[in-house]
Amino acid sequence: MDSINIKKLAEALKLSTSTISRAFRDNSDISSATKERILAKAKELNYQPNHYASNLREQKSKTIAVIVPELANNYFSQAIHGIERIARENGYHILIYVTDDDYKKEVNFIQHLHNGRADGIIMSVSGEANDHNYLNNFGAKRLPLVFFDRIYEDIETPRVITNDYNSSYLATEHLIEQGCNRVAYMVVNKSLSIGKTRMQGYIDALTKHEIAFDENLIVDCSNSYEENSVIVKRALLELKPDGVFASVERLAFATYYACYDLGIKIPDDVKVISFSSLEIAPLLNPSLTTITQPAAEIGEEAAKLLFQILDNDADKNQSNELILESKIIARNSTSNGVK
Amino acid sequence: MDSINIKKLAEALKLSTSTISRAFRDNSDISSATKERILAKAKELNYQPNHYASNLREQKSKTIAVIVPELANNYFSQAIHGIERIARENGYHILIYVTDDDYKKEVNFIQHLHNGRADGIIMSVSGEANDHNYLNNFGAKRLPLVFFDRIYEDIETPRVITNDYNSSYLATEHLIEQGCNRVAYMVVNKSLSIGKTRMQGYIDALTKHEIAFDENLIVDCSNSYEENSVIVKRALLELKPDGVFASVERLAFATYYACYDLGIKIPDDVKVISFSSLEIAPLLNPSLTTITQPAAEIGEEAAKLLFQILDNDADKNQSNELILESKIIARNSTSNGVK
DNA sequence: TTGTACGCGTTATCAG
DNA sequence: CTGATAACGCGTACAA
Repeated sequence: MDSINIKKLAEALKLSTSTISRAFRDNSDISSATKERILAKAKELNYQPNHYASNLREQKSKTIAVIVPELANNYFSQAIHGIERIARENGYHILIYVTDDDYKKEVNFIQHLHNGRADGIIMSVSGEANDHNYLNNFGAKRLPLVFFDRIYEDIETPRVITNDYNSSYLATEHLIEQGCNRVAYMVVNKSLSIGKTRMQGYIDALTKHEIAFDENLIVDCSNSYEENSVIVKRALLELKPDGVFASVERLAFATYYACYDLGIKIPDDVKVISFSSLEIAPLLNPSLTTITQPAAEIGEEAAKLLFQILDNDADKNQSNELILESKIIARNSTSNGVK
Repeated sequence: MDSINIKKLAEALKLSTSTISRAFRDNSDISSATKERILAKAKELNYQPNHYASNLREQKSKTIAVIVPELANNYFSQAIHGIERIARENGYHILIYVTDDDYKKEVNFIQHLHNGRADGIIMSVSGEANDHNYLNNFGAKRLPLVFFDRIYEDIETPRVITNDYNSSYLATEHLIEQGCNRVAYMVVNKSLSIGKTRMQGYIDALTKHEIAFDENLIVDCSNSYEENSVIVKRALLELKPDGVFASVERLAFATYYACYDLGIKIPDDVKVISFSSLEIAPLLNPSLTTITQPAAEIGEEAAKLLFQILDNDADKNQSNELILESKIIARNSTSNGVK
């Protein structure tokens, strides 16, 4: 092998490996003369301390894992970007895992991360509501974990979420104020924390405004583009809603496509509001009224929370919760003014 | 420490560590009885072979690094998703690095990856056209590297790109056929491979159609949202183009926003075409004509190429090039029919 | 089929 | 300030 290691560098410099090592770490004392000599030679020979050896030695990887349900989604890519920024500042690397909303993958990822590969995990959980008690089976060995956005309520661990209930309430109220009284709620998994919380806000807003809650108006969608197309079209035709509240961005798009196809006019025939972090919502036809989550900030806060735990691993299992505010931005898709 | 390792597991089972080790690897012989016994106990005690120790031993990390200029961008998130899928199939993990188009970060990432952390790199290079010869300074130690989309032409390494020249040519021709003869070309860095290639297609199409190339119509944009807003508005007002060819998605959005603000009508006053992987291009106002790159596929192919090299590291430095086809999808932003 | 012993490349400890 | 040495957890010759 022609690869360079600490021993060869030591030989080349007629020094011991310990001295070399010291040159690369800040704590131990070393004369600045030798240190410079070492670093210079190291650069010349392209030496870097082997990461795996260091990690083995120090029992930490300086790596965190990020698990998300999907990637090609503005929300998650912005969140990851936020995480990445904070991680980089802290000298950490990040591993990415995509579950495609598959619970089995999630379990698999988590389990295989408990082998030293990562020091901590930031996760937005998959959309399948299975038994997630598996997270409790690691005992004391469980890695520090921070949830963001989509969480399991019964797992005690720090989390960063948005004020979903309140936003949903306001979003529904917004539709009502714009004259809707048959508001359909589009959801992917209404039993999952996020779908559930958001639905409650919807229901309570209806009640407050004395509109009877009609269970038929809860439209259960899937993660498949094709299936949603069918589901949404049928819902629009059969339920004849005058408002649509999409609990995730994708369902707003499905609604737009369906309306185009069916000749239903937004906002005249049906008004649409959606949770969405889409930066180009103003460019849609019509521009989309959104409940915008501070995606990047959520990622950053989740990362900060994780690093807090990593820094003083005393309070590993404390369940602090950070709630960030989403903002409703009214645009044409819910306007009832003159066009 | 209460953490479990191979030694403790061995003790618990009254076996030697080597036997345990064998149970987790396929090659060595071991009686299936003991193997099962070991795996069962391992599961019970939550034992997994320590990743760093294994890697140190085997000198490979089963990890690849993906370096991209940005994350909150449909193209890159789709590409990464493609890479992720292939990596997972091959049992590899992926590390993500975002350069924010900062050349210094890129160099830094690459250098620090050469310490065993990753077995290979997939990169779309940053937008700054600096000296990238640094990639040649690793000598034999250089990690297998695959470029995708944005490449350095003078670095010999496998790459996956799209037929940019041809697509640009056709895109420009499309605008001309729709009646444009003052087509502005919006570009972020015209000296970077991708901006350059795309510009050449633009120029050649003009020439072919006997339209004089006017250098003023090349609009040099930046990566900043605010700056672009100013630049694009000024360009629209001063140059009065009847067509805009955006070399990246972001500039098409900037053009849309600018047109809204200035009361310029798309496509009546100016037609717009753009390189873009935006899945909701049909939902824009007006729907955007795109040159759509097969982003996920590009990612997949890049990953496959890398794994080919990793599997038989003989031909590390061969420079095979894979060219995938982009597709022009005409929509309303370039239509000249009756609205 | 199973066990022993060594080394992968580092770093912390201790001695000088 | 520098050097020798042991240990991190694992996998593989080699021996039994």
